[in-house]
Amino acid sequence: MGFGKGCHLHLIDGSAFIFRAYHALPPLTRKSDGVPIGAVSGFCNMLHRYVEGNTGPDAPTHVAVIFDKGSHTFRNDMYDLYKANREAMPEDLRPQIPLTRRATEAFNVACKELEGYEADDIIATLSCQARAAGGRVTIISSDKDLMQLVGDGVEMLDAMKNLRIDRDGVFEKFGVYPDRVVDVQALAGDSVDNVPGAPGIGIKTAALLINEYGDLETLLDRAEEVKQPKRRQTLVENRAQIELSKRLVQLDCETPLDFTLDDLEVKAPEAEVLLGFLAEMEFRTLSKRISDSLGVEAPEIPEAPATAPDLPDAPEAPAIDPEAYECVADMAALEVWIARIRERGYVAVDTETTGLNEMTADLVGISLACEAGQACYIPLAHRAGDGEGLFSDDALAAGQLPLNAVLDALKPVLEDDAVLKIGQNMKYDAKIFARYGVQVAPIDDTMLISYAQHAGEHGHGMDALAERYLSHTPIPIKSLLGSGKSMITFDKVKIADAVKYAAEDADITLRLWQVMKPQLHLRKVTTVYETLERPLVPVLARMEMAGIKVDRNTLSRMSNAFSQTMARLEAEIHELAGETFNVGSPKQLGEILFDKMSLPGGKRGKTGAYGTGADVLEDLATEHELPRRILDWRQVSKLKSTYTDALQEHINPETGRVHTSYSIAGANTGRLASTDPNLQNIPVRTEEGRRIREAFVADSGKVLLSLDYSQIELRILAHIAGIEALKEAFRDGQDIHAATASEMFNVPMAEMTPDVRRQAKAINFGVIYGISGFGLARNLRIPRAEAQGFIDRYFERFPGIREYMDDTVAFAKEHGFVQTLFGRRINTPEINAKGPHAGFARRAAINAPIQGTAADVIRRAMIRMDDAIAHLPARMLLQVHDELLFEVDQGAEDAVIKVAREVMEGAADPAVKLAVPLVVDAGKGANWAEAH
DNA sequence: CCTGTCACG
DNA sequence: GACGTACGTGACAGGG
Repeated sequence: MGFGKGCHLHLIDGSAFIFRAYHALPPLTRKSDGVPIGAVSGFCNMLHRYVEGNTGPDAPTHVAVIFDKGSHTFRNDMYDLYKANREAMPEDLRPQIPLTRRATEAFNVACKELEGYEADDIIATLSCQARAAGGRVTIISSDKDLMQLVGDGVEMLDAMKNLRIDRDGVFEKFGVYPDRVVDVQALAGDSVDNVPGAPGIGIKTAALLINEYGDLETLLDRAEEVKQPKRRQTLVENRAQIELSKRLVQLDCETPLDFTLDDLEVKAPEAEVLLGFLAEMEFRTLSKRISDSLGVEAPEIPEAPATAPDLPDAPEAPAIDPEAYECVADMAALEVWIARIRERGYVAVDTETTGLNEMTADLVGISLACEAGQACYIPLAHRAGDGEGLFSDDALAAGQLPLNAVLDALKPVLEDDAVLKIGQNMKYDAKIFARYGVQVAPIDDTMLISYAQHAGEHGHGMDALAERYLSHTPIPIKSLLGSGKSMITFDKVKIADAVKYAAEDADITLRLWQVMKPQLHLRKVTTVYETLERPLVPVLARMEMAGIKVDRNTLSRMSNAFSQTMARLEAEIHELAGETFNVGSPKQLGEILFDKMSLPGGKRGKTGAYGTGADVLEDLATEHELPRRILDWRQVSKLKSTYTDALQEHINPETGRVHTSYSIAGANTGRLASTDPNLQNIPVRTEEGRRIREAFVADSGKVLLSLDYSQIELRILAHIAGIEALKEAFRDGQDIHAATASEMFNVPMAEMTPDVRRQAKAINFGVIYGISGFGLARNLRIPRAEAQGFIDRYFERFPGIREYMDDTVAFAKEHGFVQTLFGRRINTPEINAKGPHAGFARRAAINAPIQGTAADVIRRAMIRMDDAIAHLPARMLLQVHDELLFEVDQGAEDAVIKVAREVMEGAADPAVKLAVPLVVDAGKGANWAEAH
């Protein structure tokens, strides 16, 4: 039947259905394999209830479920911040999206989407077409953005409240009829979609204005006539922004569709298809209900043995047996594995390579597992050997599939949204695959699953996890590669040995996932894992692969200069000491200073050696010339060995750039750690050290941007501990250390001296670290009693601090962990210990929520940043705890700063409403020294 | 492999 | 009552 007069079209907002289903249900997983399935279940129930209810005169003749597709739409081209403050889709929802499409098809309902358009636009276009053809339309959604479509036979239905919305319903909501809804929305804006609107004008005022002037254009043209000065001003000043807002909320009725209304005719579901799908999802109740109403036999859904139990007990799994693993050596066997994976919907993956550096290591083999005890290894690049340890340079060992053929076959699975790829430290494998043209997604990571639950309790490496959660000791890599000088690379391992080791890794990863993933929700860290851990993997992978350009000549010139300085200082030191010795040896130095020269203050540490740290030498510098020379020598030596020399070794010969690696699960507080090389401790505090940063340069035609949070930890402390005076100072944009000093010492801000401010600054930091009189005294080099006096006064003036400290420690003692504002859990197993450990654990517990919350904030910013700057010629290169470094095309600096700053300053929203503003400072330059 | 030292936030 | 203490990291050199 063609669509025309007398026809009734139902348009269902698919995304709304999915999100409602997702949030309405607990995180259910499919019994047989643990795949997340809650949203699909809810979706099917809602769809079923909808179909059942379609009887009588209002029943539709045509129906479609409309989905969003892709996160980038034409609205982002108009306004790059459109929907920028949206929370990222929960990672356990993502793999369910394709399943909801299949569910719709299983119900024999048309399922439509269009790349680059929102569902709302498709709904608008279809509504217009249906209206033009003389038919009726019901839009099943409660989204107010769709209300502009109501009227002339188009109505909305809020399925949840079973409430029909017609022209009068729209008037109730917006104070205007549907044809003026966009005008009101343009003025009022929308915080959910990040439509700016006119500041200070809400729906009420907007409707008032529109009704008075007729429409938005007239209002804006005659804005000068508006009586209220505030409103007049905001209308005049924000005209462009209001007009942009209107374009953003205006739905597109001309969406290019590749189907017609006739294609949407209502069809009865085919029992076999629908029940088959429900059986596959293991929805027993719904399957029974539907087969009853269709009058057919319900299919038997076998009660699968739970391999992914919801209980913390280890699953019944076969013993780990490396002899049982399969070596995949022909394409037919590979195809069998691919079919298995597709059937399962998930697979544990592990790569073997020639080294630990993902940027230079070559792929040697891939292992897979999708059921405990069943794993395979696909050798790809093992070298032919003579059996005596000699290897051919180019000949491959027999019995291996061609690498390209294997990657071509695996790529569709590894990139399939509906197949979850599980790994241990997936960032490593994802980067390796990326270098071979495969973008692995979506992923789960057992290392991060462990980290979210057990940070502070134990390590998260595979060996430690296997030991603890599977009571199994994996084959040590050393047994294959050896160690030290005679160590070999994995491509020289015999294939038979490699199969056992590599397949075991995949098997163990899969088993760990089965045991640990369901425990995330028991420890209430599912959201932490889904929003702060898992989505960070692709972000960091991209940053690491981008790397940063480092100028070798600059470094090498500095190295030479440092060599000369060191030689000169060394000669002076030997002269002053009266003998030659190894200046770099603290042991020899201690003996010279305290035994031979009998300088005061020699204290032996627990190993019996004298301490010669910078603080000790600093105190001695008044006594003798030698300690100052040593300090100078050490500074130069450090800069040379750790930076100007070592950094050159890290320049990748192919890219000319330095590629660090971030460990996500390294620091207990949620901070990242940078290794190989560590780019989070490049000197900045001294003038000489800062010059190292001149070697970190922008590529030609580009500029480096540095954006850093100002005082983020103190701001978070002010919020968490609820310190009114601090909060106020931050809200007023005051110099926080000066403000603290003023409050503590009763000095007016105008009369503040640098020294008083410096002391207040030390106390502020001390508080964050779990202050002690001793520590503060040492830091400020003042008597301990005086330091304690400062602390007492601080607590007196800011009483919330003491309360926060006591509450935090009490919480830790009771629960064994502390938490950040975003729910990150940092375990404190030592908190109830006796002895010297106790103090450390206490201070760490006080510091962790503050440092950890700051770490969460910047993680959130980084995760959102990729999308936010996707349309700008910019990429994120480095993170240094409170700083993000970007490389951007010349000319785009200001645009990127604007967007990136907005993302960073708003990173806590909407999950946490901070009582203090987050402020981001920005700089730019040809190198890192200039940008910072 | 451990310890001391020092670079960063 | 004494003891030892600022929080979180990683890299390098020396020395067993």
